[in-house]
Parts: sequence; C-alpha cells; structure tokens
Amino acid sequence: MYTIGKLSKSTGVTVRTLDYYDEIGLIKPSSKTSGGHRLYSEDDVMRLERVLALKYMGFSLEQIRDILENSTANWQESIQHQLELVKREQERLKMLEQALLGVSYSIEFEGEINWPIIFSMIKLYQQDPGDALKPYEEYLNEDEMKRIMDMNAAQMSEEDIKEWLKVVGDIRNNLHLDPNSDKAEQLVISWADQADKMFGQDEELLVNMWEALQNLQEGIAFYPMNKDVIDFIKRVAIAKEGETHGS
Amino acid sequence: MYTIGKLSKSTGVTVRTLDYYDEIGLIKPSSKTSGGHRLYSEDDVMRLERVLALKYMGFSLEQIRDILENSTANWQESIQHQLELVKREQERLKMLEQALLGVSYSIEFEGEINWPIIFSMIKLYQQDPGDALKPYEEYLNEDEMKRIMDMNAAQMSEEDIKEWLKVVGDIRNNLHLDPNSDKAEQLVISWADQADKMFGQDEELLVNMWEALQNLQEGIAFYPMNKDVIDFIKRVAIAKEGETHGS
DNA sequence: TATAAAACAACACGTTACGTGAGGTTCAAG
DNA sequence: CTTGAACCTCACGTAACGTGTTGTTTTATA
Repeated sequence: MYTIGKLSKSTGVTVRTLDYYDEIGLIKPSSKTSGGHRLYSEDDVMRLERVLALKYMGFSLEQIRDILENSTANWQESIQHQLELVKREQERLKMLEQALLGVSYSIEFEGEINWPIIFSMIKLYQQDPGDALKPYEEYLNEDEMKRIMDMNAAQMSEEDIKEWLKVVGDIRNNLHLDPNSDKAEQLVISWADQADKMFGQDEELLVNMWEALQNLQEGIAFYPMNKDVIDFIKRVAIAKEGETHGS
Repeated sequence: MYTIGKLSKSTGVTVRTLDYYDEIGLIKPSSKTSGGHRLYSEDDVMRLERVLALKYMGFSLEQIRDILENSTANWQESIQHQLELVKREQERLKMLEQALLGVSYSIEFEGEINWPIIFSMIKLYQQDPGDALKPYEEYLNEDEMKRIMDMNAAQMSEEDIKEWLKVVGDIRNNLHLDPNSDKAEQLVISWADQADKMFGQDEELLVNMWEALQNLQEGIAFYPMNKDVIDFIKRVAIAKEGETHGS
C-alpha cells in the first residue's frame, strides 16, 4: 500500500495529478485510512502505469478512461485513429516548418518583412494553394500550377533553396554591372543552371513563368526574383546575342 | 470600414474570436459608431491578416502581440526559436508514431494487450532507453545496447517490421512441426535471413542477444520472439546438424 | 416613420490537465 | 504528547476561444 506521496515519488507524477485523477474518477485509491488519507494498492499502481502509457501515446484522459473500461474491445480502432491524428499532425508540422523556413529566408534576404510573400507562402502550404497561385492563372494552365505546387510540396532541399537564394542575391547585388562583362555573364549562367535544376524538366513551364514574372514584377514561384533581376538577365542575354551575331 | 460581422465573413474568423482579440488588446477597432458598434479600418484588416499568418506559424497570441509591437527587431530570433520547437515536436511525434505502431503490431500479433512490451516500447522511445534495456545488461555491453537503440531510432521500415512479425508468427503457428521436416527448415531459414537483415552486420551482437533471449524468455529487442520460438529454432538446428553429421 | 428582424455588445460559464497556493486535519517520530 | 511532515479539500489560474443569454443598436421593410 502506497500513500499518495510515496506513489508520487516512485512514479514521478505530482501529488496534484494523482489528486486530479482521483477527482475525475480515473484512478481511485482502493482504500483509505480512517483519517481519510488515500492508500494505493499494487493494482492501482498498475492502472496508473497503464494510464501513463496511454497518455504518452497521446490519448486524452477521457479516452483513456473509455479504453480502460471497455477492456480490450476496440483497442485497434483507437490506436489506428490515434495514428491518423499523429500523421495529420506530422503533415501540419512539415508545412509549418516549410512556412517558417520560407519566412526566415525572405527576412534574411530582404532585411525586412515581405508580408505579401509570407501570405502567398502560407496560402501555398495551407489548404488553398489555388489562391496563392491565382495571380499566375493568366499565364499558367492548371497542369502547370499543379506541378509548381508539387514542387513546393516535394520540399526542395535546404541546399537547393539556399543555392537559389544565393544566385539571385548575387544578381541583386550586381545590377549595376556592365551587361557585356564577364562577371555579368557568369552570374546569369549560374542563374540559368540553377533555374534549370529547379524547373528544367519542363521548358514550357519555364517560359510561361518567365512571362508571368515579367508582368507580375514578383511572385512566390520564382521568389526572390523581381523585375530588376529579370531586366538584368534580359540585358545580359541581349548583349550576348549581339556579341554572337557580331562575331 | 467593416462591421465586425462583415470582417468575420470576409476573413473566416468568428465574431467571438474578433471579440476576444479586442478584449485582450490584440486588435482594437480603430473607430466605433455612436452606439458602440465596432468599425474596422483597412489597417485593422491588415493587422488581422498578419495575426492570422503568425498564428498559422504556431505563435501564441501573446508572442504575436510582442512580435507586432517590437516591429522588425528580432524576427529572426523568434522564427528560429519557433523552428526549433517545431523540430522538437516532430521528433516527439515520430516516436509517438513508432510507439503506436509497435502497440498496434503487438495487439494484432498476440490478440491481447501485452503491457510489459508496451512499457518497454515506450521507455525505449522515451528519454530513458537505458531503463528499457536494463534486463539485457547482463548479456550486452553498453556499445551493443547503443546499437540496438540506434536501430530502433533509425525506424526500421514498416515492411521490415511486418516481414519480421510474419516470419516469427509463422513459427509460432507451427511449433508442432517435426524438426526434421522441410517445412520446419524453411521456416528457420526465413527467420535466419530476416534476423541477418536486421542484426546481421554484427555477429557478436546477435549471439549475445540470443543468449539474453534464452534466459529472459521474451524481450523487446527480439520481439515478438519468445522461449517457444527459440526452442523450436534450436530443435531444427540440432536436427539439421545431426543430419549433416550423419550424411 | 414605425416596427420587425438582424446584427451587435457585454457578460458569463465551459473546455483540458493540471500548477499553485491557503487553511485546516491526520500521521509518524520522538 | 508534541511537533513537523504529510495530507485533504477548496478554489482560482492557465489559452484561445465556443456557446449561450440578455439587452441594445442598426437596418430593412411596410
């Protein structure tokens, strides 16, 4: 027979918790002293251990009571249900992590909070990615939008994202460069490589997104590119074309 | 200017929620009618959108208030902190999923709830795997225990687990077989293959766990094997050895 | 313009799983 | 028998609202 204090020490749960479990009828001590102090039997301890195990598995105290009362009836059902909840929560956390990373990148990159991009990102990771891509609907067909969504869902590696941010950032910091210079060409080549890695498998998608970007100035799909970057790339491309034709 | 009902409809948050945000000073309407009805300006709407975005990212309302007051001071810090929380929660859910799967398997397998195994499993996925492996400490050294923990942490694929359960289950259902029969030999070969896949890279570990199992009758490391299964395997092995020697 | 219907404000209690006291009672050691 | 530790019961607080209730304001209609 354990007093409540002994039981508390041996199991690590607080006295208040045992108090509460008694109060809600989850674990009632099987006997009491004449003075009213609670005495827990070995069976009670066993029940407590089971409660703690089920609690660890994420069940609410009410569910636990049901599970322990209804004996072994539909354990599997409860567990499968709980598993689904856990999986859904994992999905949610994955998206949350992506959104947080995205916001972190965007702040690091712009030095300030770009709320429209944050909203787009969150919408993209929420249930309604259609909303986030609405600005593009003039330029992309449904299939292409789906591909963009999948691409984001597939969780591009942190390396890829950082590489992309670096490439575009390099351009942003060098917009003044002479389009004919080697450095400018290098930057655009790096950019093209990376763009190819990310969108390369579909030439038409790339072209359409390019179209979209020229008119939208900025957007989530090509983030953090903006009009300035696009203009720079175009200038360099034209310069190079001229050079080729000239030679 | 939006009335509270209009704002509620256009953003999807309930009136009660807006009521609450007003109450705690998170979003106070910038004006009111003479009769006291709340009127929300465009700025208020913007603030609400930001609040919702931050809420989606997992911040508490108090944190949100701080973040929005302190302007862009330490956004990165908040976000990194939040990211860490998210990652920790993901870890927790991964373990929870493993524990639930383990319990599910064990019920499916035994047709009843094997509490000791459940406790072992939970301890293994909790902070104190040492406790769960304590029964083995006579037979395994610290290094080997660590390897077992790592193996579990590495999250054996569901396929592997199911295969293992099937193999051991097959044996459990055929304990009566003649050790000299082909069927018996087949079963043990399948078992040995699977055991090799799971523990194969370390011969000594396998031997020691085998030792442990012979004395412990059952345990989490080799679950769901028990004494009967071990005896069967030994019988078949001896029979085969005899056969080999006899030929 | 009067009136009914809809919207709104303000208040209050409920939710989960306890934490944190306060004030009085019982137990165990000396 | 005393005293200090352990214990019991009560009660309020937590986060972010949901769900009413009552009384008031606004809006639409006759």
